Amino acid sequence: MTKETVLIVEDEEDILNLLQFNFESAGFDVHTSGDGRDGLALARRLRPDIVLLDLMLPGMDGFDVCKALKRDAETAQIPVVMLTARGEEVDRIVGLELGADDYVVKPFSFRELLLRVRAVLRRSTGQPAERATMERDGLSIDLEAHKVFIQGQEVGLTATEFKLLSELLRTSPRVRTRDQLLTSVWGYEFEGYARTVDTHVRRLRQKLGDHAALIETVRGVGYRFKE
Amino acid sequence: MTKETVLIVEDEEDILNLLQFNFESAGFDVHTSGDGRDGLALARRLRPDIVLLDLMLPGMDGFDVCKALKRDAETAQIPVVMLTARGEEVDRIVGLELGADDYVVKPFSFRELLLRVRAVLRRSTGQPAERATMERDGLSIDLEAHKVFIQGQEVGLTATEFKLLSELLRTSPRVRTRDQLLTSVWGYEFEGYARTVDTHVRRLRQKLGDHAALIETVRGVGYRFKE
DNA sequence: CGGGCTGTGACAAATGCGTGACATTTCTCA
DNA sequence: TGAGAAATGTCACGCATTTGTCACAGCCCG
Repeated sequence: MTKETVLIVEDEEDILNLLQFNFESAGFDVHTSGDGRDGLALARRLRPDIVLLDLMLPGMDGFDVCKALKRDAETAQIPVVMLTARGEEVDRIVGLELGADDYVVKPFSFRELLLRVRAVLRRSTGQPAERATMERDGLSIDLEAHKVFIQGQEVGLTATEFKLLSELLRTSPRVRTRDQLLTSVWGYEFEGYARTVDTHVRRLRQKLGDHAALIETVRGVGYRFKE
Repeated sequence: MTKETVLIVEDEEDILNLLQFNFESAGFDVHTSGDGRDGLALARRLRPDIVLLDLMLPGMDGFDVCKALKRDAETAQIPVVMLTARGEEVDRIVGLELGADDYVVKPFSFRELLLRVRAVLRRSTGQPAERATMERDGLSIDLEAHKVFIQGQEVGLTATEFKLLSELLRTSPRVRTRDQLLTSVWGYEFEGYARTVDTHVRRLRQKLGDHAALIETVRGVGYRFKE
């Protein structure tokens, strides 16, 4: 999965820096501009996945930048989130007239902005709408419902067991070392005993019953899900 | 297929022009009015396929226009989509008091409006009497009337409980994390305690009585509505 | 046969969830 | 408008489950 690109057009340096830092932390590829005209040019050249646009800008205000983006068929589908200063009349302007996809009123929490940006991106990229499930040898796992079935019979797994199984199944039939599993299932921060994995594999096998052998031990290396 | 007719009643010229332009681009036959009383008369004469109605209007406000349309058997079946300012009266607008078929909160993107209009048209041309309802295991929920029934017996839910239940039902049988529920039920701005969700789930379960088990707890993950 | 690995049982600590209680906000109706 | 009721969001507590660790047993392979 490749990073998503966000273009931030905002003239207040403090805010710009803050946004840049936070979006980078959140895993975005960030480009910035402090000027309307420049921002518009940048948007046309970069074709970012989303544009954050301040309303008050030198050069050309956010209002016009947005209209310009939406008028041009090449950039019309790039979602725009407006950063506005005032609450009231802005309600009217943003969105409809401008064609912006969402807006946030200053002062806003970064958390809220991020949630909105993600929602807009999810909408614009269109959902796969496909139910994420995996199946092998009578064992099926429904990632969205968080359920596991053996021969159609539901098996109750704990959260950790579920993640471990999904991970092994996802990467099947590659071998995963204990350390790799610790990182992908438990997270980077986890600093524990590597053999904790063994315990969970054991519990998983117990619950899998007849199908316990689906999780294979690779001596001296780690575990893998049977091909 | 002949063009569908839309009547837009809105007093702000900028917005009206924009809507007119966009709906025409989208292939509609557009009529407009900037006044409530006039709009009502136009609706009676034209019998459009759908009416977009601003809430605040000179002459006669959108509330009354809508009520008048719905009271008259001749026009009662014409679907109405309300354009509202940000507010909480929304619950009353749809279904119950006004009989509007949907609403959009300003500011909205044209894209969103168009989606809703199309959805409403699809509904109204298919089964005029059809309502947006969902049903499972003796629990049925009427989204338009904002009512929930268990074995035909109405259950009184609060606004939050209703939204929570709809959300879980809508996404059933996917698991929703507390955070996801917070954003979809409480909104982006909500920055509270994630376990507030628990409390509402509890209250919901209480009211669901025998059917409490329909809302399943997925330990370590969140909640889901039973499949 | 022996040294490293892995499986196993037991257990204490940590975690997650349901619950009751309560303060605050919002709604309702006189 | 104001009093009372309802709804909402937070919190602390207690219980059951889950989780991580360890010691030891058993096994595989050289």
